[in-house]
Amino acid sequence: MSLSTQPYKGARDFYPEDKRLQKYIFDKLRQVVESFGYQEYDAPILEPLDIYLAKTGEEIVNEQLYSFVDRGGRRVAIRPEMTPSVSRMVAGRRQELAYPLRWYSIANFWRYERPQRGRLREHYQLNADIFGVEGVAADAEIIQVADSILKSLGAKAEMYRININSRVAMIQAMKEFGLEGTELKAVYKLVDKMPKLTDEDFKKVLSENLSAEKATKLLKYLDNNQPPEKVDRLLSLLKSVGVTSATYEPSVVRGLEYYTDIVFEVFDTNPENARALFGGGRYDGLVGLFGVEPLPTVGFGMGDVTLQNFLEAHKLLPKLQVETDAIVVLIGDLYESAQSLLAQLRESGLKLAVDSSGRKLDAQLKSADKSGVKHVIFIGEAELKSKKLKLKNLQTGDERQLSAEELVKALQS
RNA sequence: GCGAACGUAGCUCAGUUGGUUAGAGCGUCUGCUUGUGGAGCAGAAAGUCGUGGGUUCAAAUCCCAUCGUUCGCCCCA
Repeated sequence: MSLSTQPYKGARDFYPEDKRLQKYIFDKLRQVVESFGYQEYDAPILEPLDIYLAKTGEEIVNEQLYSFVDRGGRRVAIRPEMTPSVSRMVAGRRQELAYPLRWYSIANFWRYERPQRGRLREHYQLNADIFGVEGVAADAEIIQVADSILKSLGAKAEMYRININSRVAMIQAMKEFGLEGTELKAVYKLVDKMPKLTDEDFKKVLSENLSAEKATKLLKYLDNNQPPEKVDRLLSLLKSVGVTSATYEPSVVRGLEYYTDIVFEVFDTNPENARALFGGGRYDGLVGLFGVEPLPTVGFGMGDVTLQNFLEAHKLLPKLQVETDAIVVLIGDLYESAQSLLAQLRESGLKLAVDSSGRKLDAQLKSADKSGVKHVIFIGEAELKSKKLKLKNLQTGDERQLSAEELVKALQS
């Protein structure tokens, strides 16, 4: 019985070509987020189970958490998201940190899911958060950052839509309709589902759960395109910084319980990938759970799986070159005598792999070609003597005799 | 957790109403001689037909279970 070569269900292997793509994407994320002054942090992949019990969605905790009891009897969970961890960290230094605090991380998370398109058991996520700003300017910045990321990856404004809502405004409206407590929670879920249902189906579901009077009022509220005041201010702020994809959408509520006011969700407008890409919002109550003075916070999380689906759907993924500059092909038994020359070239910044197989020249060339590396450097007796190396471009077939300095220049340009 | 489709060489797939030693293309490897790859020619390796049961004289083909993949639902990223 042989072992399987497949990775664990819902998890991915990153072969070099996959890792290259991931690196490309993560580098873009870092670049944008750092240009707004966010600082990178990280946290352990394991957390005490408790930090998820209070505010993470019920379903996530009960059915999707990877958890176990450690040898010391502690209940431990593999993190399903970053927000509780970062809240814990900020709370731990609540008094000493400088606000507004801008932090980000790119980390992996686990949820026990049934894998399908856009959703796996392990995914990577960018988290960016602002701590300590109550006003809507922080909400606007978070959305602006998300928008800038998409644009830096080549997306155009019409490729996605940013739907924004205010939970506070919504709850207030609901209360006016006489909706409270469990009924309110139920309505949340229904509203969240609205975009997936036809108007008729939605009305039907609504009437099953609410009195006719309440249902009518709710429908009217959801139909209203007039954003509440806070959303209105947010939208005009966004407009002023060039974010044109944002709109008011009263059906956006998001599943996580810790969101307290503004929530947003980014949708792909491509009909082939019509889905929520990622989202975020304000969660003013979470830091305070750790026994310190509460801290207003907004942030968002952007998952790599949905992001990559989005980029694929819009043909925004670049073809990436292998990192290695050249493969050195040795002609004859020169492995030792070539080393000092190779060391010199590497010191000048070249990324060089040596074919140390001792195979015939054509076999070495074939492998070099297959590896995807663009150049080959031939080193034989003649080259070592004359100190002129032969550089070959495998794509064009061009060959040039160059000194070490010229070679470095040629490969670095 | 629920529902559906699929699972044959490394990859993409073919395999007739169950019937001899299971096929193709691409890829891989070897050679076409000794300092030049991508093309060509010649040849080779490679599959207990996802796994385990069952039905049958006979199973890749039918049935059941299980694992995996994919797509929905739930939920969410």
